[in-house]
Amino acid sequence: MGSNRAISRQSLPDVIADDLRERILSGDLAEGETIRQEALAEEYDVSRMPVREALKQLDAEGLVQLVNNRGATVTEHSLDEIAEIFDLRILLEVDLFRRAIPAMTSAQSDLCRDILRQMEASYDANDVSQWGALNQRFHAALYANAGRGLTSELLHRVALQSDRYIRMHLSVMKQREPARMEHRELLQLAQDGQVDAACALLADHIGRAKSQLLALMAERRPLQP
Amino acid sequence: MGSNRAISRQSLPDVIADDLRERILSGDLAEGETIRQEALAEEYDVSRMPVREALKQLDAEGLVQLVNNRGATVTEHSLDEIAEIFDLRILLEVDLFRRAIPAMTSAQSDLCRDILRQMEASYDANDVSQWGALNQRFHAALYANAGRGLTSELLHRVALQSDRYIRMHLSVMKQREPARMEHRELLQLAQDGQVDAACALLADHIGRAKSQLLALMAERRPLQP
DNA sequence: TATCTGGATTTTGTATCCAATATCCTATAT
DNA sequence: ATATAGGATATTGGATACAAAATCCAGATA
Repeated sequence: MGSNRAISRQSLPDVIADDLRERILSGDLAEGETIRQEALAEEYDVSRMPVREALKQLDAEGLVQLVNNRGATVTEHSLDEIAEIFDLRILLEVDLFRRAIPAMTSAQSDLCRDILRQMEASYDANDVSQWGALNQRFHAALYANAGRGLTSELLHRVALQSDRYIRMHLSVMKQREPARMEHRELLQLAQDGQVDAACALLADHIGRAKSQLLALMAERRPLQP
Repeated sequence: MGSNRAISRQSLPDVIADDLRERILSGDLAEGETIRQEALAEEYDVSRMPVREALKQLDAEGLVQLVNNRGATVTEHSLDEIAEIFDLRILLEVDLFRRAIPAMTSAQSDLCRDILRQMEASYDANDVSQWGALNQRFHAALYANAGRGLTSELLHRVALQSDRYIRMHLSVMKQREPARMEHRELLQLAQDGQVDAACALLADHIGRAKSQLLALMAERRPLQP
């Protein structure tokens, strides 16, 4: 794993969980797919034990479903549940945003702008996995000043799920120009302290992504699973 | 555990996690206390393995904190974080309530009323552990028709944390008459389809519990940990 | 032919063992 | 006397081995 100057490197289950998470979010492991502990253990060249702990972790995050003596499957959501995920994002993000705006510093908004630049670059390059991470960082930066650790953590989990479905369809969602404009506008409104307008735009912004995505998925799977 | 007619009984880690959860919520395991795997394994007369998985589970639920080679400690929250927990409850519960009210049936409200009766009984008997479970059931029943599984699950976790602190001080919170009235009133407003009034009352209701609790805790630990 | 039954195989769950890391205590040097 | 270094002890992390459960498949029976 190269130079490990870090005093305490992360544990094996964490490394495995991180990798599996990425594989699920990227679609490498498809919805509903069953996961065999033994196979993963062999693949990572470890025993089944750390794999089990990693799966338990992902189960708690809602990315896999762990059934008693039957192993793990990649979680799959109905269209209704996907809609719910986005509604949850609106609920949590608007609350965070509303609290963060009054405390916003110029250093903060500079950071946001910088991340935004990278996001657009990765977007243009169709680098989907990069985009996911940057998107998370953008939001984290936007809400950092809210001083709401628990809410942020909750949002992080919810956003993980939504990212998964966004990334599945990101290459098809070609109407990205309006989204780009909205990002900039969000930042500007926040910087100007226009709380209500900023929050309304944020809700619209997420709501739009939701309906776009749902429309795409509805035509892909016409019958609800 | 008595007759186990259920086709598949829950796994050992689940049983242990359930018991540990109850011990944490009841205060039997205090905030900040370190948990020794070996000791627990001996106590439950199992190997350390299922204990580890149980701890991982509770870590995901936010009840214990798992540090790399240093084991587990019971999570402790600052007063700010406890306030945040209640704010999250307001956010999530009001959203659920608003969606549930229009779909409410009379069978539903009968069930709520019944649970409420039991809650008051356990309250009068100072049976705190009973009260916790019943409180959860009351809320679950109240929001059942919202048809929002993911939101409910999220709320469940948040409510677990708030219950923990409520139960710690339930015996001291003697002003229970207004709370009792509010519960009844909530149900009535919901039954009458008065969405806005019901939601406003719910927010007030939770907000009141929050400030009562925070006042109690503030005098117990004057300096923020 | 369809369905049920009973073992063979696969897969998961738990225990035991060994290794790695952290904590604590003692001895030593300044 | 205090601070630091080194080792003894305790505790967690991971691998192997064994037990229990579920799945699969063949054969028997209706």
